[in-house]
Amino acid sequence: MRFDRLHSWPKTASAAIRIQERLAGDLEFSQITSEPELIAGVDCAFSRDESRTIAGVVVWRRRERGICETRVAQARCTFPYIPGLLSFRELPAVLSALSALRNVPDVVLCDAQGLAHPRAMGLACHLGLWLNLPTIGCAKSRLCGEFDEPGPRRGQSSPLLLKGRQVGVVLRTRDRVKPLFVSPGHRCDIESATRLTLEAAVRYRLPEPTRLAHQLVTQARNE
DNA sequence: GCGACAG
DNA sequence: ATCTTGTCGC
Repeated sequence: MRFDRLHSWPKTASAAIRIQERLAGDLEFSQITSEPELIAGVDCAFSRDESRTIAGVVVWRRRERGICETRVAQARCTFPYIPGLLSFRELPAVLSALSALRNVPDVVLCDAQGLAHPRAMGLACHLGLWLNLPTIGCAKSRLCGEFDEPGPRRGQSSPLLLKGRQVGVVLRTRDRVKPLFVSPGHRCDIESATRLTLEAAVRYRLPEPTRLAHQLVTQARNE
């Protein structure tokens, strides 16, 4: 799969923030009506010496609930981890892995935030704009926003609010298990993000695509 | 200034 | 993210 370069890579945190502020205006939020056939999941790990980012992509067939294609790629770390600027650290490797894909997914799930970000530009939003594909942020913990603990059962959720505006949901994907922080990336809305995440989280806390991508990069790291 | 802080 | 073993609960 191919896509054009969205912007040059920043060297400093302030330059990265300026890019986020400019990109935020290009986001589109709409309902995903058609049932996606292929759902991709991306995740990253780091080489033991922390010099390289290892990214993995798993394209998952929604109906068969099986793996369609997997890709792994690495890239040298050129940006440090700074809360709020995660995409500048991980996207180089993620984009490399995605560019090797033969099957173009209908939507991409990310192990990170989407709209639930201080400047409305979590990794899922950034990736969605770069690929011009629908993306969803499925983070394991909170970056920002306020919320009440959702009910204990799978499927129960509570709104995630930022400055009084709902930016996502805190969603329980398994009974009595720590909830996920779900928010739309690009070309998606809160309701669609919630529905697809729950649909892809068939047996574990994490949706299958990102869970499998995590296994993929963990294995790649140990060899 | 202090605390919070995706992966 | 990563460093790490056993252990409690469904």
